[in-house]
Amino acid sequence: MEEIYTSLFDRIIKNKFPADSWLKEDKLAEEYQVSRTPVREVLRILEQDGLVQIIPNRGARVFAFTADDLDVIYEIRRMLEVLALEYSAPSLSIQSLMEIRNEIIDIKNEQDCSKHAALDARLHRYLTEASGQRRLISMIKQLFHLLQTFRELGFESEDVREITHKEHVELLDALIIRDINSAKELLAKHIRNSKHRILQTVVKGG
Amino acid sequence: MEEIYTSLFDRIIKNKFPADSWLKEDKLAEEYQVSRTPVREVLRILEQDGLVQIIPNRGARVFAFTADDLDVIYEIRRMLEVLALEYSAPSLSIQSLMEIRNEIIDIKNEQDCSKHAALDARLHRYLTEASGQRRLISMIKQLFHLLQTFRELGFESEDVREITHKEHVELLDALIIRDINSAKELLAKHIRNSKHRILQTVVKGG
DNA sequence: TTTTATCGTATTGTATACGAATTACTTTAT
DNA sequence: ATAAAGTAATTCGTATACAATACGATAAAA
Repeated sequence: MEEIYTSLFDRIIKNKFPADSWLKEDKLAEEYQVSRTPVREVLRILEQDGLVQIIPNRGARVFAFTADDLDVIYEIRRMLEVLALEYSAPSLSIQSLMEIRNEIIDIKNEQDCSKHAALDARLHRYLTEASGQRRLISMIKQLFHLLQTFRELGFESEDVREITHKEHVELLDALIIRDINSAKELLAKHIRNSKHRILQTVVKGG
Repeated sequence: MEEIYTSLFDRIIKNKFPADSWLKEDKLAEEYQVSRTPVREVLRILEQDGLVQIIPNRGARVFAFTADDLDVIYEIRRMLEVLALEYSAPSLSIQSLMEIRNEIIDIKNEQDCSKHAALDARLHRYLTEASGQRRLISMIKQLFHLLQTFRELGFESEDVREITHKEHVELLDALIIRDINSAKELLAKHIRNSKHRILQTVVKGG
């Protein structure tokens, strides 16, 4: 089931289905060699991801990702992460921050872009989860999940890796000296810049 | 199925289940006189609402609403609605704004608090939906849905109705003269005030 | 020609049955 | 008495069958 979900998620995000096409439970069940039951469940989850729209007694229509959607989701992510930082700031440990900072400096010249993406994810996850706000955390996680493909795409560019590196270090430095207001602004700028970079990549690439 | 969802949603929101208790599919199916199939679907949706936590092969644990959750959700709602206003501001029609403004003034002394809640919902819905951003709209809708019970509770107080009325009119006036920055600030304040009023009510009420 | 009614087909919604996973209990050996 | 292992009971996950619903085609009436 997890496999079906991952597969369909990927196919929709990458626009492998014609826009507004219908996903038939029967057809998918046959394709994945399972019964309709797990397919139905996956479709319900995809609906919550905003990737399909389920119309009762009609079925699931794919709800393709537009550049506009990407823009909004990044804006939402920016706001929510800044909010999370507000909650988490008091409990961030200098030690953890320094640890991440060192690792970021260590991989500066690493070519494998998945390592960069992973470390980026780890930093954002730490800042978010330290807030201790379950509902905020799960919302941000979901946005992150939606953006994952695009984020990985971004890290393929050397320039992007370099700028991101600089922004991360600045952010961590502000946090380490407990300058929360600067940190919030730096985080907001970082995410907004990421959005612009991604949008450029996407427009260029497809 | 809709009925089962509404019922369970209500029961969880209103803390009718012991904290951390397990919802058994069998038991619920019997209780609602249906098979496990629709119950399962409802549980998955409730999970996305953040009202239960589904652990594979274990079941669904109720995930009670805390005051902390209420606080965070209101903060998120505030940010998202302000973001929506940013998008919608250019396309808000003076006519619609005036229409809502008149209705708000009309029901100023109405005692039926459901009328106030409905009009409040209509104003927020208009400002949100005019943004034209599907994903933003659906997220805000879901938050609104989660908060509905508490919002209705708030309108039972005459004082709350009066302050809300004042805040609504101020907000609409700013929008009508196209002072978007003031409007954004007024909207943010309005939602933040609502949060405080609700939290007081909830703490007072139990 | 346009509209309406009806039937057939395609597709989803629900019930039921069975298999798999997990938990709780009991037995047994140390 | 305690810990380990095995077994029974509970509960979820999936498959399958049937019922309900929506849509389109065809035919009849205006």
